[in-house]
Amino acid sequence: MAQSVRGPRERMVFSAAQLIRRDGVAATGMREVAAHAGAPRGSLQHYFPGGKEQLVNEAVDWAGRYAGKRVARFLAALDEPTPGGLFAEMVRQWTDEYETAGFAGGCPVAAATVDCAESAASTRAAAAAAFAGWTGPVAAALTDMGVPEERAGSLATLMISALEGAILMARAERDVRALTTVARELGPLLDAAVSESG
Amino acid sequence: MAQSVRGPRERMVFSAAQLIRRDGVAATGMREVAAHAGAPRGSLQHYFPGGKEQLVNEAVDWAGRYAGKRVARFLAALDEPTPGGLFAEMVRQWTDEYETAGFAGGCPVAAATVDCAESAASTRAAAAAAFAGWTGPVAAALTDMGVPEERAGSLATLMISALEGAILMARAERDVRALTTVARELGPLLDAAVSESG
DNA sequence: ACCCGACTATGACAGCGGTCATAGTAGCCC
DNA sequence: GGGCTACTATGACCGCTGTCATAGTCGGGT
Repeated sequence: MAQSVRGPRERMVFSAAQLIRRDGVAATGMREVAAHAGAPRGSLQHYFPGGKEQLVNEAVDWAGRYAGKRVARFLAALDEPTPGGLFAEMVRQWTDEYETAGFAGGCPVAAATVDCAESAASTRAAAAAAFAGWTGPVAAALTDMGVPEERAGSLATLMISALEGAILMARAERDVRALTTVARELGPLLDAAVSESG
Repeated sequence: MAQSVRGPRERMVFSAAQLIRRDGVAATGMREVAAHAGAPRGSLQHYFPGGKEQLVNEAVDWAGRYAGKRVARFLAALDEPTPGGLFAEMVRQWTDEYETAGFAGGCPVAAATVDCAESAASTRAAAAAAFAGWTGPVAAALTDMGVPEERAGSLATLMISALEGAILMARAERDVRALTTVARELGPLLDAAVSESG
């Protein structure tokens, strides 16, 4: 995922994202984040004077940028890029994790949305930005593959919605079934959006 | 939603579901649930000797059954039932709520999954059961419409995944865009599953 | 030597969480 | 009335949370 030893600040943001992924925002303590990052507790108020909300926002931010960057990697892994292939790759990242590391973690952006959408306006905005920073590259990739621009954005939203929902179901069921199902059913529809225009 | 004045026990379960929907599981206090239900605090340990976990599980359970029952109502509202029409109706329940009541609440099952999947085994199981009790009726409705049985389950999973994900995005963005997009893009695919077999 | 900024180290505080303990009330059956 | 069950009413406890306050260390500049 991330490099081994960045600065303590970055490590704390990363640790926050990891813990939020697992337990949700409310159940993740500041002290716990510091401990997990191997960072001194005193650094919390130094690097994050805005308190927990700032830390959470940066973690969500980080996650959104990470997801956006991953899209480029997925594209590179496909020798014949197709929308369905990209989606399959996005799903595979999760099935791989769940099969090798267990179902401990979900999507940190989803967790932030569930826990903070109504209680912390800035975190809600950070989650929206994270979704946007993820949908954007996906939509751009689709247009590159020949999907008409006006549909690319819609399909990107559909892909991420289906993926997020399937992550939820998979985690509840402790089974990747929902993920593989969604990839299988959505693939043809996505690929059809290319040939329609070609 | 629910009748006006059921027993205090049921009211507490219902209130728990409402509060979990809004703030997540961890941020929802027992005292808060009792107050919201207009129930005495002492009744908590009387009706829910299993503590918060039991209360949360019953709330999730209730939500799952509620969602399952809604499917029948949606079908009744359609004079010509089609998969796409059913999905549009499922989505419309959320767009209606968000447009009239604001984006305060999400899906309680999603919230329970995010907050408890790793920390409370019984709640995770309750969430899985809730998803199953929701997917089942949807799949059954699809087969009734002429969708081949082996695809009905898959498509039901896809529908609920996409809906859950779109709920997340809509709440983060405070915009029903994701919901309407998903309904529009998925409708044709769902309807095609009928004509293929007919 | 002096200072200053960046960072670390603790300790305390006030609040809230779920839960336990204990006592009280209301109704009903015998 | 006695006794039983269902339910209600409080108060206390302990652990944990985020945050603040204060003091400390360390490294460079000059």
